Amino acid sequence: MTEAKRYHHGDLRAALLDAAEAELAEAGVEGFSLRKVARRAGVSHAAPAHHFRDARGLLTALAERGYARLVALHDARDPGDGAGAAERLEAYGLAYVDFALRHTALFRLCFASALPDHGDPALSATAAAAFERLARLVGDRDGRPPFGDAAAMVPAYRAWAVVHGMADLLAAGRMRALAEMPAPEREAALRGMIRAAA
Amino acid sequence: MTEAKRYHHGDLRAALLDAAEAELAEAGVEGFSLRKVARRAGVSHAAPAHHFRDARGLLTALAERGYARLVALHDARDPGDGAGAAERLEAYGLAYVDFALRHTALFRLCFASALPDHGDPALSATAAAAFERLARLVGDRDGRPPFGDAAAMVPAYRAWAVVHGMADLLAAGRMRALAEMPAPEREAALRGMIRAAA
DNA sequence: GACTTTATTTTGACGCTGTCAGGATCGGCG
DNA sequence: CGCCGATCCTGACAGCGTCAAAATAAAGTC
Repeated sequence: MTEAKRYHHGDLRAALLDAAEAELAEAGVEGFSLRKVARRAGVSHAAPAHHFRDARGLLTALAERGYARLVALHDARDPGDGAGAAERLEAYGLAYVDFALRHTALFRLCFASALPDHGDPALSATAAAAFERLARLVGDRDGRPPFGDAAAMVPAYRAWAVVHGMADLLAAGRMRALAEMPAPEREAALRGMIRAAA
Repeated sequence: MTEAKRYHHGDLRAALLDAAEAELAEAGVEGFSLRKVARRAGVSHAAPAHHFRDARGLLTALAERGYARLVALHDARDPGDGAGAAERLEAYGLAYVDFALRHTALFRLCFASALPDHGDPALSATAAAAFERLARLVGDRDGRPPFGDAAAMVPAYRAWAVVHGMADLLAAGRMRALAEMPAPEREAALRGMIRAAA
C-alpha cells in the first residue's frame, strides 16, 4: 500500500484538512485542537505550521471547504433549470438545513466562529458565492435583480435569514417538535416555511 | 469604598459573573479564559471553582444571564397590551437583533456554543421562557394556540427562524448592506421583514 | 555522481490554559 | 474561647498553540 511511513508525506496539506474536518466533527469547534489533528494525520505537532501558518490558517481553509459542502448539497437537490425559481429556492433551503444538521461543527465554523479569518480573500469569495446563489434564485423568482442598492437586497436577505435561522436553531436542538417529525413530514414543513416566509 | 481587599469577598459569585460577562464581550467565546476572569475579579485562579464547579458551570450561569438580557431588551421595547400582537412581535424581533448586536459573544454563547450545559434545568427553563414569550405573541396574532402538536408550533418556529436568522447573520457581519443603513431605515427594513415573513 | 540549495518535517522549549489536591484564612456558632 | 465549615490561595499536572533550531528528504547545478 505504499504506506511505508515516509518522511515526506506527499500531500500532507490535504491529509491535514481531512483530519481537521474529521476532528472538528468529533470534537466540535470548541474542542478542536491542532495537536490532535496532527496526531490524527500521523505527523508531529508542528508539521501543520508549514502548510497553514497557524491554527487560524487551517481553520480558514477548512471553512472554505465548508461552503463548498453547502454548495455541493444544493447541487445534489437542485431540480435544475426546468423547475421554477421558487422550487429551486426551496431546494437551497433544504440543502442549507442538511448542511447544518450533517456538518454541524463545520456550519458553526463558517457562520458563528471568529477563529477563521473571514477577511481572507479566498474564504470571503467562496462565502459570497454561496450567498449569491441564493440571491439569484430570489431574484429570478421575483423577476427583480437581487443586487444593487441596499433596498434591492432586502428580499434576498429575508430569504437567507429564514433559511439560516431554521438551520441554526435546528442544529442547536432548539426546535425539538420539528426535529422529531418523520423526515418526509419535516421536509414538507420546512418547504412550507420557506414558501411562506422567504 | 470599603474596598480594603478582604479575604472573603462578600459576593464573589456575582462579581465573577460580571467579570465573565465583561471578559466574554472583549475576548469572545473562543478567547474566553477562566483565569483571566479570575484576574479581572482580583482573585486567585482557582477561586471560581468553589462557586461554579468549573468553566462549564460559569458559562452555564452566564448563558442564563444572556436570556435575561434578551427578555429585558424586549421589555424595554414592548409597546404593551394596548398595541396589537403583530406590533409587539416586531418589537420582540428588534430586541432580539439588539441583543445579538450589542452582546454578540453572549448571544453566541446562548445559541451557538456547546460550552454551557444546555441540559441544566435553570438554563433550559430560562431559554424556554424566552421562546414562549415569542410563541405567545405569534399565537395572539394568529388567534390560534402556539403550542400543542408539532404542526401547531410551526408558525412560532417560523417567526423564531426569521428573527434569529436576521440577528445571527447581522451579528456575523454577513448583511453589510443592511447593517450600514442609517438606524431608522434599518429598523424599518427589519420591521418589514418581520411583518412579511414572521 | 557530488554538492548545494530548498522544501518539508521533527524536536524541544516557552507561556498559557483548566483542573485537582492540600493548605491557609475567615465568619459564625457552640 | 475553640472549633468548624465556608471561602480563598498555592502549587502541581497535563494539554494547548507557537516559535526556534535541528534533521531529513528532494530538487537543482555543475
